[in-house]
Amino acid sequence: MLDPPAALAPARLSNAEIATQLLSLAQLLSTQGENPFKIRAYRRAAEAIKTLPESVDELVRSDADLTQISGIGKGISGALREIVQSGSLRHLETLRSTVSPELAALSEYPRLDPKRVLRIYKKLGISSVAELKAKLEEGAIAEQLGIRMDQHVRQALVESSEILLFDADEIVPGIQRFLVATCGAKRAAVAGDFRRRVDVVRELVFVVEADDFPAVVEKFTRFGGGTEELSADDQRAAFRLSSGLRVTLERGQAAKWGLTLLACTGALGHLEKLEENGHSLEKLAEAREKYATEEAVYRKLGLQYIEPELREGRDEVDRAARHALPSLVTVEAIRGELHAHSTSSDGAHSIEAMAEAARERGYEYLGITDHSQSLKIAGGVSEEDLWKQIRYIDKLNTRLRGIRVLKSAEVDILVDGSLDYPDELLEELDYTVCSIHSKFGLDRKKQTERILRAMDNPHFSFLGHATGRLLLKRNGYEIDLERLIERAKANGCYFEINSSPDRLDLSAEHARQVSEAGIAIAICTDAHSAAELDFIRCGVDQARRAGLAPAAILNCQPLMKVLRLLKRT
DNA sequence: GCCGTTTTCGGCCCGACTGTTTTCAGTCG
Repeated sequence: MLDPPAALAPARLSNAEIATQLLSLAQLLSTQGENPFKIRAYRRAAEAIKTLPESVDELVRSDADLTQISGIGKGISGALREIVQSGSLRHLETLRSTVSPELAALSEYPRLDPKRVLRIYKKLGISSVAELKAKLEEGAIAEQLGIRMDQHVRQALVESSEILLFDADEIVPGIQRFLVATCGAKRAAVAGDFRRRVDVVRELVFVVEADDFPAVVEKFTRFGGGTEELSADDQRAAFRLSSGLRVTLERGQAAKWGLTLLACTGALGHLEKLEENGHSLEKLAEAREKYATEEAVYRKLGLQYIEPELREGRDEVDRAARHALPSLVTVEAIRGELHAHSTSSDGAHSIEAMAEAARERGYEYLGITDHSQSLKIAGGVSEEDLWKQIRYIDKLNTRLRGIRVLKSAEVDILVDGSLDYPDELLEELDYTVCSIHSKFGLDRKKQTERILRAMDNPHFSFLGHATGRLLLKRNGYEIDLERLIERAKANGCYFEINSSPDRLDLSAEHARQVSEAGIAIAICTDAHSAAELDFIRCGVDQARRAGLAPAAILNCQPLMKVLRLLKRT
């Protein structure tokens, strides 16, 4: 069937273009004092559209039911139809014509928060986005309005190509399916940072096997209703998705599949280490032998197979040559959870429900670590209530089967380094997780001394999220990890890898340092609901990148051993 | 506006603390 003449058919819109209209509407509605939940609904819908493999434009034209997409109901579905059919949204155009010229101009940059921008305009005596950009470059925004404001403007003006590994996990299967089902690839394997399980992914790399690679590349430009092609030749092609993320397709052939996969998985440092050791991948590529799997490549090189998580160019090649690589921790090796919240503070489920969820996951024990009294916002537990909780858990344990609930708390490390409960109460707990939740602004020395002092309390068991970082959102506070490691070792304290997808704190690098000092690490989810116990896989990914074996992990040990290790007094 | 239901309306974190952007917005979980 022929397409109708161009003049009669509105231009096809990419999901990115459609999502931008929803975001602009949300932004302008926010200046009109609209219901914040309505605004959030538009934003959520825009996000959903951005990561959708199918073209919204095509879905509308084929009269598909858009409300099947999570976050899209009758209202927004109607808006999407209007955008596709007419090219614009009346509600948005009306708003643009009624608001001030400054705000109307801002709606072209829907990720900018108008309230904040107007404050900047006022402070710096400017009135346009062009001037805003100029001030940003000069550093005037950071200087006069603070780094947070600078960060906001920067992130809103510049499309970010970085996403959390956790979010990448959501979109990778859709891309893979699209490559095979729609683009006609025989096989598509994800490589790069994602495969090495790096916490923040900057680019997705797929190795693609296809009879007609250029055809795959051509069809991939239709992903998400339109994906920008940045470059393409007969071996590789680069794209930018609606979400801003870069995707690279690398051509792979069955006979050399393992070799291509290895080269595309990297990291560069790992490949360089292989070269330094006289293992030229290029030579292998030219050779006649088949290298259909990575195992075959490493075998040929006389190396033990190296897990992707270890391929960072540290000592993994040397160790592989000596066949001395660690057997990395797995989710199956985890025997219990040591950091989880309940409805006693800010968790979604009761202690008993959490215990049941832990038991379902095959755990032997679950530590309930609700927030301590100072952390009001998170419903911190009063002393009196913690005493009650201790007695409650003792009773609960007499009737629970197959799981032991441990009595604990996530105890705030106060600004002076003291702990947020009196010693006689801490004494009654099986162990403690001690964390910083306030005064992030202290300098490195003060922050370190604050934690050192906390570690000197004999009831301090392990340090929760050591730097307080939130990936892509907030840098952590500064700490002197070496001094902390030294004191932890002297005092019998431990560290956690917080598995929350945007924390992953300790980082892999920090976890490596801690472990190399001979200190065991707890991999904890910090679950605030039963479902969040599954974040454990994210923490395990980090631990694997740090080269940790089960023996180095506290909660890979049986109950009695964990209790013995954690209790210092 | 979406969602889910002990279905068609009520909930969707929120609330104390902080501090220099200065008296309200940003911050913490």
